[in-house]
Amino acid sequence: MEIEDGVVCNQSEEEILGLRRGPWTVEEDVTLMNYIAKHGEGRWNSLARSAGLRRTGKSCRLRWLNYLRPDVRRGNITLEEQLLILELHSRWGNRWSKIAQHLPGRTDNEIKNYWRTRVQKHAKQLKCDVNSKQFKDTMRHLWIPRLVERIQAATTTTAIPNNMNMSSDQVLVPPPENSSTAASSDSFGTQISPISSMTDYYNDPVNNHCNQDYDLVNQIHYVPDSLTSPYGYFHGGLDFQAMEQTPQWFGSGNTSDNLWNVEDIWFLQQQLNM
DNA sequence: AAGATCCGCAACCGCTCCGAC
DNA sequence: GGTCGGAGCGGTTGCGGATCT
Repeated sequence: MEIEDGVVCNQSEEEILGLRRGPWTVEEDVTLMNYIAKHGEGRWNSLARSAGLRRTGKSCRLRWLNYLRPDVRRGNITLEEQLLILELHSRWGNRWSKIAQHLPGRTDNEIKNYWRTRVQKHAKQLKCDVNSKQFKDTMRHLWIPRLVERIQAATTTTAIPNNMNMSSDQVLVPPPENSSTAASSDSFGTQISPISSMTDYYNDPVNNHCNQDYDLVNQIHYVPDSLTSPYGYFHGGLDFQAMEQTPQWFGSGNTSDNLWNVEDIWFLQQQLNM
């Protein structure tokens, strides 16, 4: 409720202007996608008006960037992505858009949500602040190495069929025009996995790189999507059901939750109490 | 079976930055 | 230099589905 010049107003400015809020309808999505396909993106306020959408430019921009854009990835955050997020967050803090730039197809909103719902949950379990040195040390010395272990185990034991097809009910809004961006599955067996070098680095018992500032950001530029994550399979067309049966991608449940077990939490609490 | 609670995520909000005028 | 509008960012909210009691 807003008060203007002593007069109580129950309507927001947007409502007065006849602007809609809340969840987007299919019709609005289609309108926005068609308009952008014809005229391109940008100038969001005028775009919203020209397209006949009763939405703010901000709302259109957000809907496009976080949901409708053809290259938006949907689905669980992979182990590799979790690793990157942890590493990049330890470096840059809550610079979500900057972090998102290093995770192709992921939006800042998605990463932010992941951090808040998963990572902060673990901090809460450990009864420490997510920004505390204790929690950061915990991530660096236990969580990240554990992730690396799991990635390493996954890459050495699994082959994923490359004739996967995406079933329609697993994508909320099928990207209409990006089939041309599909990664070739031919590259799967022919490229060297940077993940293995990454895991070697972390697991190197001689040099103990866990304690050093490992330049993951620079390395990640050389990561072929089709090899290190399901990303390539998304773009090549995939079968989520098949992937769900492949534990290293989606795990047997929540991938991040699985990183912790009772012993870990007990151990950490002992450390934190020291 | 039904209500309560939890959780994930889409969407919104407020603020800052930046370029055009 | 000041103002304005567009764009982008990080924080927050609220809805809906899942899970628990």
